[in-house]
Order: sequence, then C-alpha cells, then structure tokens
Amino acid sequence: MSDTRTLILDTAEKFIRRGGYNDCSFREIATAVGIKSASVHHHFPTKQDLAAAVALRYAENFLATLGQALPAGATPQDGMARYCALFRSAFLDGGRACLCGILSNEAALLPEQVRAEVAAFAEANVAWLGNLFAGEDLESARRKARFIYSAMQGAMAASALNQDVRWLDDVTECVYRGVLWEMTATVLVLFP
Amino acid sequence: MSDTRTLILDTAEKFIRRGGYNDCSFREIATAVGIKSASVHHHFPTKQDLAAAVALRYAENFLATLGQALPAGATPQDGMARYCALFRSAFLDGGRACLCGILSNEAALLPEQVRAEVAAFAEANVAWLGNLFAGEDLESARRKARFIYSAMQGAMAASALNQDVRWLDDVTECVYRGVLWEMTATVLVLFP
DNA sequence: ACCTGAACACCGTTCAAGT
DNA sequence: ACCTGAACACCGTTCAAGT
Repeated sequence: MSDTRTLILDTAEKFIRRGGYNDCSFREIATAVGIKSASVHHHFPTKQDLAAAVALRYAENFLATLGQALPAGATPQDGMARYCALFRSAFLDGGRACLCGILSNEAALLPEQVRAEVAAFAEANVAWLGNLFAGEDLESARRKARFIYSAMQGAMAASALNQDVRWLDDVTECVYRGVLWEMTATVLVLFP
Repeated sequence: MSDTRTLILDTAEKFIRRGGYNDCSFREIATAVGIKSASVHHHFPTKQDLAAAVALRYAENFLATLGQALPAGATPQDGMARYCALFRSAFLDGGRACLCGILSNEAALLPEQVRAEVAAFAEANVAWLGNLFAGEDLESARRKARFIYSAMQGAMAASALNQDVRWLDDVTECVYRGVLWEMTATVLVLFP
C-alpha cells in the first residue's frame, strides 16, 4: 500500500547506497517506479530535496532501531553490542556501506541541505554513544564516541570495498577489547 | 616543466578530492588544462584509466612520505605519530578527505580497475601499521592495523563533512591512549 | 604523437500543456 | 494534484579528420 512518494524514496535510497549521490538519477528512478522523470520532480523539486529526504528517513529509521535509551538493566557493553550489530546487519543487507557514511565522503560535492542531514546523523550517533560513557567527563566521552563512530564508518567503507565483513568484525573486536576494557572501571559505578 | 599528462593527473586529483569520481569531468579537466575533452582521452582512453592512474600516483606518494620503514631507533609510538600526522596534513591541505577514502565509499560504483587500486592502498596501509605490532601474533596485529586505518578514514570523512579537524584530533588521541597503551608491553621487546 | 569538431546516448532541470 | 513531452546545457565516449 505504498504511494508513489514512498516508492521514489525507496528507489533513491537503493541507488545512493549502490553508488553515491551521482549514481542516483531521476530518469532511472522514474523507470523503476513506472513514471516519467519529470513526474519525480513533482514530488521532489530538486535532487537535493530528494537526497535530503532519503538521508532524513534513513537517519530516523537507524536511530529508531538503535532505540532512544537502553533498557534499565543494560550495561554499556550491551549498548555497544547493539550498536555494532546494527552496522553489521546494515552491511550484510546488500554488502553496502552506510548511506550517511557514503554521503559523508562526498561532503564537498553535496548541496548544503543534504550535508546538514548527514552531519545531524553523525551528531546523533555520537550523542547516543556518548551516553555509554556517561560516568566520564564530557570531553572524554565525546572523544571516545567520535572515535567509535569513525572506526565503524571507516570499517563499513573497507568492508564494502573488499566485499568482506571481516573488516567490520576486526574493528568491532578492537572496540570491545580496547575501548570497553578502559570502560569497565566506570561501568560498575553506573550499573551497580 | 610539467607535461600535459601530469597536468591532467593534477587536475583530476583535485576534482576527485573535491567531490568524488563523478565530480571529475573530462570537459572540466580539459578547460583547466587548456585543451579539448577529446584530447584528454588521448592520454587516458577512459575515465577508469584516468582515475586508476590518479589513485596509483596518490598511493605511491602517500606511502613514500610514510617511508618504507622507520629509522633504527624509532619506537612504534614514533611510527604512529608519523602516520597520524600524515593524515592530519592531508586534511589540512584543502579540508578534504583522503582520495582513497573518498573512492572507498564509492566502491559499488567504481570500475574494477579503480577499485583494485584503492584496495591496494588500504592493504599497504594495513601492512605498514601491522609492522608496528610486530611483537604480537599476526592475527592480532592485522586486526589492530585495520582498526586504526578504519578509524583514521572515518575521521577524515567526518572532519571533511564538518570542516573541523577536531574529529581527526579526537580520534588520534584515542588511538594514542587506547591502542598504544596496550602496545607498550611489546615495545620494550622490539626496541630495547 | 597530439589535438580537434561533431555526433551519440546519457544527466538534472524547466515549463507549457494535458487530465 | 499528478503526470507528460520537449527543450536546455551538461556528461563520457567514439571517430574520422587534421598537424
């Protein structure tokens, strides 16, 4: 029961994850949806309107799956496990990198509207991760959150490039061994 | 005393770092160099030939700057410092991400020839980083090398997206605190 | 060897015109 | 409101033709 607008967003998301902003063409979308390219412009006046809408919807779904907060009894390790698992399943869904990770690397090319949506996605990720280090000072928590987000996005790109999920798995294991190791001291304070 | 071929490579590298594979057009290169687009094809028959040549030259320069091996008295920390500094200066040169990082995220779109060059760059980085952990078992060394490479590439993308070198600096500091901390035990064995 | 103009099928965007 | 055909200036690529 999906309307034309939703079909366009679905198709555009698929094409952007396939090959970035420029690999997503109005004419190809139109053919896939079964209308003409001029009709796509009726729903999304310009390409940046379309791409920004795709990025926003992707970010909302991603953060919804992540969950607003962790359940009461959860440890930071539980949170990290959920976070890494989400990236892993995103990669296994087509062997493609994160939509916002792909767009990040095209930053200089993107219209401001799209760039802003992608930056908001990154900030939301860092905020969520930062909560896992809530026992530490803000500076340190933010730094670690940026570290983990960067590593996961870099690993997604490398896994996509080599079509090999082991890049992602290697990075995940290092996050567990390294960062979480340091974390255990605070964990007991936060979750007694 | 640069010939036309070199001028084309310089211009193409600038355009790819500006906005990725598709933001680099034969017509715009031709205008910048002062010839016609059909003439560019004489030097590089197809766009994938051009992009692969750009990626190869970039990788060679990057690895040359990194140096084949560290000087005799150097510690792994010295090596890591050199590695992080190289990425930092690459970002500060125009506020752009790593050329191969940009292309990684376009993996699905890229012609095989270009994809292979980018994958070779990633492998060379991992090999170089792996030597810093030569005291550990191969599995562990490779995993950490992939971790650091992923984190740096992800940080480059985030810094480029936000036009803020602090992403890169935060990640660098975490690499120092986390990974190198674990490393110190082996360091003394390797560099007595 | 190196360059060129002209052609081809693509692209985003616009717009007047249809229902 | 939703769609369409035609036009515009772009794109990579090809090719016969020039020096």
